[in-house]
Amino acid sequence: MLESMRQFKAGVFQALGHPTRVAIVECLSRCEMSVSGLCDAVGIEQANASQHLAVLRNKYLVETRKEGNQIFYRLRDPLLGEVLEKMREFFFAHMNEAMEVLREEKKVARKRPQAAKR
Amino acid sequence: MLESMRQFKAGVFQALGHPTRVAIVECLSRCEMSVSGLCDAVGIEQANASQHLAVLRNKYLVETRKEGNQIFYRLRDPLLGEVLEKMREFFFAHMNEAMEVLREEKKVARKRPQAAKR
DNA sequence: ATACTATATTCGATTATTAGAATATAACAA
DNA sequence: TTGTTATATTCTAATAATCGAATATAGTAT
Repeated sequence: MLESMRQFKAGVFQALGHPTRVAIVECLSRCEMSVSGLCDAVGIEQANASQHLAVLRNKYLVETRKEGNQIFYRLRDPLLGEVLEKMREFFFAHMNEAMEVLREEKKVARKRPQAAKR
Repeated sequence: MLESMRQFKAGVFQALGHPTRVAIVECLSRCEMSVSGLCDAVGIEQANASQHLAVLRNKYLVETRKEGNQIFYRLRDPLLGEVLEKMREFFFAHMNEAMEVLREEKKVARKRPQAAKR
């Protein structure tokens, strides 16, 4: 049971563990949006959006509503927005290290130029 | 800047996105612990613990203190415990889907028997 | 019926993460 | 010194996640 709970939590965190999905969840925490709306807002391709949305759907983090031939997404539970909000607090509390982390990651990325496209 | 923040958040979520690391963070949210203490508590090998701790260290989620030849880990900021706490609320609010997610994942795992060792 | 638009899925190549084994380092004890 | 304990790092093989391209599906319009 404890182990199941950890698996569940880890699954949710992992679903949130990608910048594109963070962006999507942040958009949706403001209001519901169609897939094409999300593509525009986040600046990604349709197929890619669909894949990321599938990840969020599989963890039941988002719900959908069909209207005509569009599909509107929304957060399943505002609690998820609150988790993001906590993370924002955390970010500001640790601004300096946060920047350090990002600088480190860029430095590593430079050392592997074949991975630079990401 | 917005993008940096998302990368930072995603990085933190990703660091939390593994059941072993969730277990470690939960232990540490109660009290500081040595590596061997964590190994016992979580039930993992030393080398594996060290790797997971390195992930948490790289995101500045934990701090260390040396005492003799032991190293004690603690959470960098109780805010992190609060993030986990929000996730616990989320878990209980969605118990049913949570169970569904886990059942689904087990089902998928059964279909790929070569991955059964995990 | 065909055509068009919105979204989802599948496939292939690449990259990242993982566990475990072996090795390295550092503190301490005899 | 040698040995022992605690922790970290490196390496390898396996697994998983990612992107982009191509394809599929479903709704709507003509």
